[in-house]
This record gives sequence, structure tokens and C-alpha cells, in this order.
Amino acid sequence: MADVAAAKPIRTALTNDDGIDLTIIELMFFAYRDFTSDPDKILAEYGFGRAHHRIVHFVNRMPGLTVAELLDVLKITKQSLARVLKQLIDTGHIVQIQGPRDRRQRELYPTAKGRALALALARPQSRRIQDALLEAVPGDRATVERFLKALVNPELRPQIDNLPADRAGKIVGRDNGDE
Amino acid sequence: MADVAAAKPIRTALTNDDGIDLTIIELMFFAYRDFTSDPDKILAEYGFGRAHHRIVHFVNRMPGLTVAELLDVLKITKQSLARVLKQLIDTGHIVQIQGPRDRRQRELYPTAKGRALALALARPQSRRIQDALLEAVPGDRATVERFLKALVNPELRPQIDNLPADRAGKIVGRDNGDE
DNA sequence: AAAATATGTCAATGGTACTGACGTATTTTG
DNA sequence: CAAAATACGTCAGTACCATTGACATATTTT
Repeated sequence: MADVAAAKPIRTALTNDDGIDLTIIELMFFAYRDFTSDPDKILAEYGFGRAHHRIVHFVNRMPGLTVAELLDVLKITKQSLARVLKQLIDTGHIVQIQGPRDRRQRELYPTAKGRALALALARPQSRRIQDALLEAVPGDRATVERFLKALVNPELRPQIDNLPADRAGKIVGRDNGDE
Repeated sequence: MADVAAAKPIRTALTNDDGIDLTIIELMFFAYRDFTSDPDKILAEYGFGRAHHRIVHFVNRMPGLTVAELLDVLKITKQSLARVLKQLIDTGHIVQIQGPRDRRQRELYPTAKGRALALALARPQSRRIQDALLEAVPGDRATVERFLKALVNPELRPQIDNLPADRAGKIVGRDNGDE
């Protein structure tokens, strides 16, 4: 009976007074939407989507990673990866090389074309971040990084720490004189 | 000819040395993914997706907004909204009321059920933010808010400013004694 | 030799988004 | 008042991204 009649509309707005951090919740939504809009435009020219972006990005960040490692970073299924990875291989952005130790594995490497795409996609995002930090005072960047990292599930934070920050000292793979 | 041969793999990792702010780019990816994972789990129980989340959220934040206004906030097409909004109306989360001034318009209001859903979805996100700011010093929250807002396209920032922060003074609609 | 692992693939499904076109009710404009 | 514009809804078709489940192959481990 109560279900039949139209439910009564609530006319008062949900606000921060309700004990919810709506300000940052909404800023995350709007910020992320616009943050991804620049690469989305570029990807559309190639007929690619966000899945291609993520794959080409992490293959460039961790050259030689295996399919299983890539799945672990992206937290998607093998089947979801398959089609998109195949397209990137077919278009010459990524190459597969049989694992030297374990020949069941396929190590994934970017080509020069794949590196160029990763850079083209990252540049506008980096630029947007740079602009957002224009009026930042020393320490603001660290504050933002701490906050974002603290939003990540704790068990996944080591994965982020293991990404190469720069080329000082660390040798990720033998440099064979790419370009 | 050059295209036939397998392209040479690049074995060096892309790093911050390449002039790209990879650290924050990747933090944004991981942070947003985990930030949306909590509501995603709840939505799955209802057979809903992220589109339902966004609609039920902003209808609760701006009760009485019209379909056109909602489209303008979400930046999606009428056709994309249609199916999802219909589901939320059919399940009694949202009600439509003919606009009092312009009868072509349909004002959207949450029901008690819709308000409860919006709160249930927002709570884990708010909690995650609260936890992320646990060790923050005064000023850190403002720094994060400034940064996120600066990532948003400039022309859309007024839209964010117009969302009700709290109920002090401002009367968004007449309070007719909901629950 | 058997079991486990790494990968690839086939089929089916679902959610979200898009473009384009068309219809209806209502309001505004000339 | 008639025409144009507006607000909304809907139909058809398409595309991308992700899922589960099942199965096949090559290789390594036990």
C-alpha cells in the first residue's frame, strides 16, 4: 500500500552537515573526469580507449613485465586485457618477447612508437598537474602525494613504491641503445 | 619493409626524468580506482553501476534540479541518462515532479530511499578521506582541495562553488518536514 | 608421469556511453 | 494566433570496457 502511492520527495539538499565530506568527494569526481579528458581525446584519434592508455602506460613504466604482472597492477582479468593488448601489439606499440628464464612467460616491451604514445598521453596530464601546482608553496606537493597515496588500499601501496622514480643508480634493464 | 620486421623493444623505463610528473599521474589512477571501489561494491548489490551513483548523488545534492541541469553537471547525453534515471525512478529512489513555473520541466527529487542510498554510497568514501587526513596538519585539507579544484577545467569551477556547502542560512527549497 | 603455471582464446553477458532521428507537450516569439 | 524554440522522452544502432566460465597449449615443477 505504501509502495503504491508516489513516495514523498525530499526537498532539502544533502550537505556537509550530514557528516559526509561531500566537498572532497565531489572534487575527486570533477578533478578525475577532467584529468582524464585530455588523453581521452588523443586516444579517440587512434580508436583506442582508456584500457589502451593504462596498458601502454605501465608497459612503458615497467618494460619487460609479464602478462601476469600487468594483470596484477591493473587488477583486471586476463580476458579483459587480451583484446586490448592484442590491438597494441598489432599496431606496433608493444612487442612480446619470450621470457628468457621461463619460456611460458611473455615479457612486454614498448616500441619507439609505444613510447611516443605513452609520452603523448602523459604530457597533457603532467601539464595539468604542473598548472595546478603553480601557486603551491613548498610542501604542498608532498601533502598532495601523501593524501592521494593514503586513499589507496594499504596492501597496494608497496606496488606504487616499487615503480621507478628516476634513473639514478637503478638499472631496470640493460640499456641497449634505444634511440 | 621496416614495418615488416619486429620493432625493436625499448628496455629502459619511462621515469620522472623524462619531464613527466608520473608520480602524481599514477597516484591519481590508483587513488581514484580504490576511492570508487567501496560504492561500486554496494551498487553491485542493487544491480546498479556508477552512472546510478552519480545521478542519485547529485539529485540529493541539488533537489529539484531539472533533467537539463543534471545533464549539464554530469556532461553526458540525454540518451545516456534516460535508461539509468528511469531505473532509479522505477525503484523508488527518485521522483519526478512537473515544474511549477515551466510545466515542460521535470524536477528531480530524492525519496527517503534515494537519500538513504546516497548516504550509504558516500559514507565509505567520506571515511576513506577522513582516514587519509588522519595525520594531516592544519592547512593540508585546504591544500588538497585547492589542488583538486585546480585540476578541474576553469570554466566548470563555478559549478562546484554553487553546490551547497552546508545549511547555514541558505534555503534551497521549502522544508516540508521530511521524516 | 602428474600437477601446477603462464598464457591465449572462445562464447556469452552487462554497464556505460555515443550519434542520429523522431515525437510530444509546452512556452516563447514574431 | 501561428511559427519557432525548448524540455523531455524514446527508438535504433554502435562501441568500449569489463565480467564469468570453460577449454587448449606450452612449459616448468613436483
